[in-house]
Amino acid sequence: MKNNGPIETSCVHCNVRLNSVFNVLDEDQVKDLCIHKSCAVYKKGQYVFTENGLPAGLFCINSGKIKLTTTGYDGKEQILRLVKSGDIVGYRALLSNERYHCSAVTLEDASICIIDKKYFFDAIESSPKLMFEVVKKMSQDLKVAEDHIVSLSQKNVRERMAEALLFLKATYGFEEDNQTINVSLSREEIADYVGTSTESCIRLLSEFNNDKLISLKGKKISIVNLQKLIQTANIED
Amino acid sequence: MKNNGPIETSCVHCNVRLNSVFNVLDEDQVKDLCIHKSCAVYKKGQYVFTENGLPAGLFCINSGKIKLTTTGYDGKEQILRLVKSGDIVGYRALLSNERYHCSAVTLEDASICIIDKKYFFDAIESSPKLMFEVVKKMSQDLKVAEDHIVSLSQKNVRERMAEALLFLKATYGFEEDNQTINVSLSREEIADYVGTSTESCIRLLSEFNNDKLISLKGKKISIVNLQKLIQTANIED
DNA sequence: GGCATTATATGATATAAATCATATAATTTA
DNA sequence: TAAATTATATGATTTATATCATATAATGCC
Repeated sequence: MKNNGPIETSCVHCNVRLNSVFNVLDEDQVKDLCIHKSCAVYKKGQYVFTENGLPAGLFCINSGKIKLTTTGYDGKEQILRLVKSGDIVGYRALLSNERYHCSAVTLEDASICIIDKKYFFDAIESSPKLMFEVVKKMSQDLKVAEDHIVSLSQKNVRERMAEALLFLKATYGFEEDNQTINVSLSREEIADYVGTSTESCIRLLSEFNNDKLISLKGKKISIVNLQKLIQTANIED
Repeated sequence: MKNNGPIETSCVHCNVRLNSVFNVLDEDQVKDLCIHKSCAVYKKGQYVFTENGLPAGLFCINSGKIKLTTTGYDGKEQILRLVKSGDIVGYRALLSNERYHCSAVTLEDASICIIDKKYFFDAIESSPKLMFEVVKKMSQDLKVAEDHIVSLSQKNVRERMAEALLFLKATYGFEEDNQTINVSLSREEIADYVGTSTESCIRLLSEFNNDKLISLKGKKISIVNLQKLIQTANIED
């Protein structure tokens, strides 16, 4: 797939309130914000920003799904966070005035706003409410990261795999059938999140499939036996 | 060791500016802050706060070292962060209005200030500078956590062990001899940080000792060959 | 100061999971 | 649409590391 960069579009229709952190703004503030943002449409697989880059603003996902990845040792990719529509991305480097320590890549076609850096700083300085919303977001991400550390330290691959599926479900929810996880990741990407090899990931998904915990249809994973999957995610010995 | 709780003392002498985030305050602000804080002396091994507890304020480490731990699966302890004097603790739960997701335990005798919750919120609302300092702190912790995730996902225990020693050195520095890491952790605690078994931790430290990367004297670890330790911390195949 | 407890050390064994290998299925793209 | 590439699948083998076991050293305690 060729990535020629996002297609910029005008931004009149996209409702920034979609993005949870901006819920706290009033009508006028939203109007003002809209003047200082622009929208872009990304194709699946495009980079929103890249590791070591300098932040130019805050990204708000209007639609689509994003993975935040970093290049580990030996060039191996690590998925650090998974982001859904309504979320903001790139706030960490922006707030701490650092370069990005990870890249953001679209997992599907996406519509993303970028809010001008200077304007964003003005907005959070003048609106403590907004600031607290962003802080809460970072706090949440820190908690999730530290939970992941415990999991990686103490659980085996099978448990982490079950946990990852539950995490995907919690993040992206189900499709209309109420059991298919609403995201398409390659086995390699799942492995890059779980911290295992692609082969082990494939093998475990096959096993879960055979054990009727899940069912597989291409990249689509359905949770067939949630109770047993939860059990598998915990220590079972 | 019996833990009877901290000994409260008056606070006139402790300089809150020690704590990096408060460097941005001016003379009057510091004076005001001092009215709203109190100091306490903790013995080694005491809890500053505990998992699931509700934050009553912000803790500032005047002296001493702290570990933030969480109880993982099967009751196994996970060390999430290591904190030194000058740092603040307990800000995450406080800012996001949540219960603590980890406990804070002193690694040695410590003097710790607690800043009243309400006052702290007033302070960060009225001083964007202070707010940004706290945000930078959280941002840093998030980065460290995500680096740890990559390490846990992609490195083997030997590499992580070498990395952990370098991390301890980076956090607490050397003693006067310029090679002994200035912190005393049990082998089990190191294992709980690295994400390995106590036996593997002991074995690897022994190996590093035999290979003249480090030298051991009780709980004190000296880095003898920094260059080789750095090599060991990275992928070497 | 001696006894009990806990921490450190090291060997032996078992096992989870990586790696290597090969096959088939599914996508790209020419 | 065929060829090429990439993703998924699964078997065989190796290896890192946990676990179990036992010994010694260090520390806390009455």
